[in-house]
Amino acid sequence: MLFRAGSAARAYNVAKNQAAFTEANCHAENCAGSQSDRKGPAPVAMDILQVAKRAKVSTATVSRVLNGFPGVREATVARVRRAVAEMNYVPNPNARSLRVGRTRMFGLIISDINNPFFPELVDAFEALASAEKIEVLFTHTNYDPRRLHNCIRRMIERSVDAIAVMTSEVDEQALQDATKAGVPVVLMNQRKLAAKYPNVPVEYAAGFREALDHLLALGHRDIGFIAGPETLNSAVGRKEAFKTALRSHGLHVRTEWIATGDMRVEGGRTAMEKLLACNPRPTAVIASNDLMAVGALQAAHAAHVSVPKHLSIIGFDDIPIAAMVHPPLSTIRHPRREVAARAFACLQLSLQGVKVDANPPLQPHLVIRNSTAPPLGVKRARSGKHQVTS
Amino acid sequence: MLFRAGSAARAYNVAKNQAAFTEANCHAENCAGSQSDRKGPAPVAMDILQVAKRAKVSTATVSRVLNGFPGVREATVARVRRAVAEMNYVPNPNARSLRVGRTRMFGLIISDINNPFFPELVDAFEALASAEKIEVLFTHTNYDPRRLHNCIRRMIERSVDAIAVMTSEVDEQALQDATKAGVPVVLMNQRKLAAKYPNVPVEYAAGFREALDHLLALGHRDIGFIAGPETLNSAVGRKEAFKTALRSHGLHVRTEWIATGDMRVEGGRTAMEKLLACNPRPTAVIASNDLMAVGALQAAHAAHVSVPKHLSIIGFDDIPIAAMVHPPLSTIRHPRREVAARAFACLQLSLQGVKVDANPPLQPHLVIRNSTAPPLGVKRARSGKHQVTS
DNA sequence: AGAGCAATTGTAAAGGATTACATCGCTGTC
DNA sequence: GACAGCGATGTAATCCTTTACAATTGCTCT
Repeated sequence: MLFRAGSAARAYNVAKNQAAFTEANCHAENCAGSQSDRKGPAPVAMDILQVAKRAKVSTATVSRVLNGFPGVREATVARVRRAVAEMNYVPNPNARSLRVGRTRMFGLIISDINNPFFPELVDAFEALASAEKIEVLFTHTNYDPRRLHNCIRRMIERSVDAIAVMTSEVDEQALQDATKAGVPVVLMNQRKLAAKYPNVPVEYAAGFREALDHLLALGHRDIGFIAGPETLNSAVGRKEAFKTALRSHGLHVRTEWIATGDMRVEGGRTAMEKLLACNPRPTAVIASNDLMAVGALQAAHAAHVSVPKHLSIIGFDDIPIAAMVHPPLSTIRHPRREVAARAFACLQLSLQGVKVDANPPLQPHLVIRNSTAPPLGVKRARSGKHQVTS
Repeated sequence: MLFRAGSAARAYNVAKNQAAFTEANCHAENCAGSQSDRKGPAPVAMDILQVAKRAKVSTATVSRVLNGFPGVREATVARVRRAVAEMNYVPNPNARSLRVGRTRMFGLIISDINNPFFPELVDAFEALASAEKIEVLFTHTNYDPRRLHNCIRRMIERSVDAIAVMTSEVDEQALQDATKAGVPVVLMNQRKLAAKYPNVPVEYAAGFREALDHLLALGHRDIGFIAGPETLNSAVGRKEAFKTALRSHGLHVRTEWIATGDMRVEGGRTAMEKLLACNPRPTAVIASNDLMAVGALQAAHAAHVSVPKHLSIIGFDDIPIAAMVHPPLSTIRHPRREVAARAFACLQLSLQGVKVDANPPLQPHLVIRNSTAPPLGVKRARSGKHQVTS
């Protein structure tokens, strides 16, 4: 037998990959032997043709039955069904996709799976897909908008039917690849691109309004904020929403009570240290995400400021951790399950040639736990002018 | 034009799906029109044939270049490469998989993506796959071993090349489907099935040994344990490992100091309440996972038992939350990134016809944070006989 | 009974890549 | 100068479904 170019290349790959595996205690077997083992003794491939033969019909009829086309006689359907069951035949998805041009796979791109914000979103998306017998291919950009390019390209190469880009930052360039390939896309909360691409908006302001209602009802007037970096547009959006809510409640914005963190625990801690150093101090602080709220909690604790007795803290997102820290964190819940559902629905519509232009925004809601309480004593609103503007 | 059966069926599906979408503000367009829009004005499909023509070679040569087969003249390679780039051609993965029989997709099945234990594992697995240009299809069983069946079947239907079953509970029946279909599988820490299937074991005992070393060094002798339910074999394994470690350090097992929880925060809290009610109390408690350790922390706090001053607590897993609670939790880190890497490597080997029988077990290690300290005062070992057995 | 028509079923052509095998030029040797 | 041998490339079969179109069947109606 000739040693052919093809086999040579394959052999090379095998060797390379084996070398990569160093730790396990393993041994190579006769490669050809074990391969034929895996294929089994099956002399005939398990075709639609085999099924057809068994049911004594043509492949076309089998296909029709399997795809639920009307116009096949009852009795024939039954015969085919039985043959399929007996041989437990599953159609080859590649052949099918090749012919039909659809894969029944959706891409899901998130920023970072280690960010506790995302699992619920992924979970919700996957549940919906699963119900529709759609498979989910997923990756993350690790917050790098440039990596989005790669992610999208990979998905297009796999010819997914549609892509949900659920990252906080989006590089428009990357989206064009998808458009060029004719793959529908949906974004999460990207107002700037909403005109060009379907988008699922979240109205941060609604959440902050509820949070402020709650704090004001408790008697707070001096409210600080822990913002995220200006480079993240979700963070900017949240800060603006906070300010707007503040004003619409007739309080004015004190810039010294706005500290900035990195959206992580560490950043929340240092931001809170700054706020604690203010004189006068705010009596309540809202953080633009829960991780920073947790950091804030730690800083307060370190400074022997008791939460919620001396200071109220509200987070944003309602990640699982929020309920686990001490005290359990009151927080504005980001409706990410609903976001996932909307995104999924959008994609399905896009695939049907329906154009989705204006999604009504989803509303975050306050979840009250134990990190909020009335301010100490009878605290006069020292600074807030308290004029009711709106 | 005849109204054919096929189109009728499709129309039905479209209608059904549209009805499912209720909330978004959307309007249907001329369906046929928008579909042809999506396909674009492209009169010729973007084949390998087009590339071949452009490069003035045959499709075979293009394929050879693309797959890095040796024996193509330098100049030809360049010409093909250029043509590919100019037309930015990407091969159709379905056609390729159809022909080759491999999809370069791995399945990854976990218990629950909302469980903070898993994201890192998924992340690690995905990173490795991505580096090998393998795509990951993933789903979760939601702790229901019966759902594993469905998960595996779905993956087989998608003809993934291999499946990593990273759930704590495994239904052997389900695995047989994979075996029957010739799809390699790898399990996580399933000793019982290790003989039949490749398995990545984790040696819990090593972690507990380190934890006990640490506690003993601090002066603790009275050590309690929060176990998981007997129905979970990972929980049973951890309890056994704890007992073994205790004995090998010459301490004896006091059953009243072993409480059982549900592996969640709530269960940890109630378990700890029981331990706190003991007289005498243990001076240190190890929980079989971090979530229960967090619950334990809460219970201690509620009972005004200060951690680590009055009580030391050690968790297991090292989920992100462990570092965020107060005090930051000392915990035994489950090497899940390494597990993912091992699993991935195993699958690749299996695909190459290499049989992996005995994977050396991975070792968890103690991560010391702030939930452990010496016991209060000069605490005599009231109960532990302290005979050095081993 | 036979025409006409609808309901079923069959035949065979895509769909896009990989690859066994054939072919074509060369070079080097006898 | 013929031919073996080798390197580079081309031809065409193949992977498995779906589906347009053709063919057949079965029924109704006159």
